[in-house]
Amino acid sequence: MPELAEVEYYRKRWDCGIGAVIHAVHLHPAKRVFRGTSTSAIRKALPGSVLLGSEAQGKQMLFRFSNGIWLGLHLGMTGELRTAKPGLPPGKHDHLILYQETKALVFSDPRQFGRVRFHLGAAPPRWWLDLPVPLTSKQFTRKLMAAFLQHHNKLSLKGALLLQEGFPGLGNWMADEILWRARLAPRTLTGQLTSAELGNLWRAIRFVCREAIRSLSRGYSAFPAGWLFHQRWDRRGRCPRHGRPLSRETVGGRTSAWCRACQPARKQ
DNA sequence: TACTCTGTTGAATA
DNA sequence: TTATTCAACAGAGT
Repeated sequence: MPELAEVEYYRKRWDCGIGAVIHAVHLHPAKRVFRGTSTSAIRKALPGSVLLGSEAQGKQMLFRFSNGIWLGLHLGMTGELRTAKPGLPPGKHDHLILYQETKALVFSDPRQFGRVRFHLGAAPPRWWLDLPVPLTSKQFTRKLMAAFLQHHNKLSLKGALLLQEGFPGLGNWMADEILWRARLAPRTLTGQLTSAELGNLWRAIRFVCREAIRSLSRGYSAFPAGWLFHQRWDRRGRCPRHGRPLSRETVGGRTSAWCRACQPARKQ
């Protein structure tokens, strides 16, 4: 379920491989996760290099290796990173495995909506440098958010929150959590928001992003009680505030869960 | 068995 | 130009 917080969670799983040499690489060139990427370049470059570190930004991850090698990873909908024993035989959906002396770094993704990118150079790849401002950074101001929403003022709020160029890292459940916390209905048009509502939305984004990352860093069980998160997967889920059954409908192309009492629809 | 649903995103279409 | 729809894919659920 890789949204911003989970991406960070998975990224750290390869931390234990930092400082060690990659001595072999496993991959299948035909797999969709390598679309647009030269697998022969990966095969040629990586063996002999050392994993130096990694970063996550939104749903994107970038792994840095010695010899000016960079690997960009996106988890799509079902991707995950893990480590395994050094002799691990590749499983059906293990698309990329980096073998080290004492462990194997594994990228797997059954549905292959994820992606692997390769870059060679002293500086990070262009696409990484051009990523939008992170939601947890100082640069993500209320003003910046309001300007983005104004640019898409015909879109539902739910649809807008899913646009990665404005809200990098948000996915379906985080968007629902944010709207519930800000007491805004998913179908509200972005152009209709009052200044106070914009403030609530901005604060909810900051809060949900920070808290999700913080609690996930301690494992999935640490997710805070009282979040919509715990209810939204269940068809009979209820609003954590007062126990009303949640509404579930497609908004902005995605299944959305919200409470009609706390998040009333706008009068037209 | 057959059909529906799913945490993403980018290409095609309106 | 921007918003919506659909396909890419695989597995789980009904």
